[in-house]
Amino acid sequence: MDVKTVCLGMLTEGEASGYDLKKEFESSFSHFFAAGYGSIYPALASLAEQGLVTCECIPQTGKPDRKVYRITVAGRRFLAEALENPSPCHKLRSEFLATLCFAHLMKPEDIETVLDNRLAEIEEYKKFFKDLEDGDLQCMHAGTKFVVGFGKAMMAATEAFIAENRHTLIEADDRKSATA
Amino acid sequence: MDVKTVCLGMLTEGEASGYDLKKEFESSFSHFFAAGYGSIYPALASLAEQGLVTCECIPQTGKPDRKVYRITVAGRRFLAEALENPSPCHKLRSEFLATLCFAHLMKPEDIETVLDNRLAEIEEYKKFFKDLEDGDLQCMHAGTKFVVGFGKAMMAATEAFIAENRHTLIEADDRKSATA
DNA sequence: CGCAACATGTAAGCGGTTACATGATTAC
DNA sequence: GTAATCATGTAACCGCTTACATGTTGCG
Repeated sequence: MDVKTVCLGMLTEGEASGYDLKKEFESSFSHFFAAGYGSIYPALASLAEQGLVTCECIPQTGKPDRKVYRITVAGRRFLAEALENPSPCHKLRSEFLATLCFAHLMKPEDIETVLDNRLAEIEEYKKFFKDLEDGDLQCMHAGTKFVVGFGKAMMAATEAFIAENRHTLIEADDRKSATA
Repeated sequence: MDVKTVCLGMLTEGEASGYDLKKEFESSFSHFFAAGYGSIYPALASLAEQGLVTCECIPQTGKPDRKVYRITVAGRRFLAEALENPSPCHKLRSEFLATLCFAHLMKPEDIETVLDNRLAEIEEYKKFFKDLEDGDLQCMHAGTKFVVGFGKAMMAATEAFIAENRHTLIEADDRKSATA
């Protein structure tokens, strides 16, 4: 499941341009699947070449032609097969956690900053999820609702964990040497 | 914070070979930072070239020389600076969630399989965290404990969320057409 | 007046994954 | 006997990120 396949999936909701898909990546997908123009545009070109989508060029004045993509029957078939993967991966890459592994080498105020910045990011996500749900809850698919709910649950769990455990990083005996 | 920096951090715990570090990546780091030999060996070579670690070759019979790396003073300085990043990133890449976004295009039994496989992976992580804690809780740094606790909290939250919400994916009205 | 939104794309580069190459020892 | 553990490394590849290139319209 790469950027190409996700684009294909998004196109099952209706026609869209690369620009439109980027916005989709920035909204409901932002917390678990990032993609920039540099991935999206080549992905769409490649999908078109494989016949999985069609492309209609709509001339515009002043702007580059708007290219509207639509999924084809072959595209739906391809997507269905991709969705049959029984164990799609779920991978975290966290420099945040890696940093905290070495908290005993950090200044206490730096630890606090790292923690507070993470909490601030979570706060933004929470707002953002709220907006999503306020917006078009009823027109969201069950899958999208599930995924947004999942994001909310993770953010809540993270917040709670940090609140309950941040003191262990600051008060730790192992800051200079084992005092045990 | 790339593989190189994490290796450097691991070496603050004492000397180690690339092989040793790989085991470390597979244990306490496995749930948030993956690295294979193809990343680790070049990383160590590069660190040595920069003078951030020293390398001692220990000849062995039958096996390639064991190369033992130790962090240098310059290495500690470099690491300290890297740890000053106030907003280390925390990025999820989930084909699991991407797949479920398109649950309405999947067969119910395939949805169940995807969910059950994820739960099985979580079960493994939980066992694995338990082993970690049983093993050497008292010799673990506060940071490592925090990070393992974080992993446990995420796994628990994920399990609970799936248990409470899986039915919404199967029973959804939007499977064929909106029945609303 | 300036910034944000609209709109597409390329090219270089980077970091990481995967596969390959080698081979002894030890435990089941 | 055969699988796992020990032990290191290279090379090709792949996907994604970042920076660059271009230009209008409309809002505050």
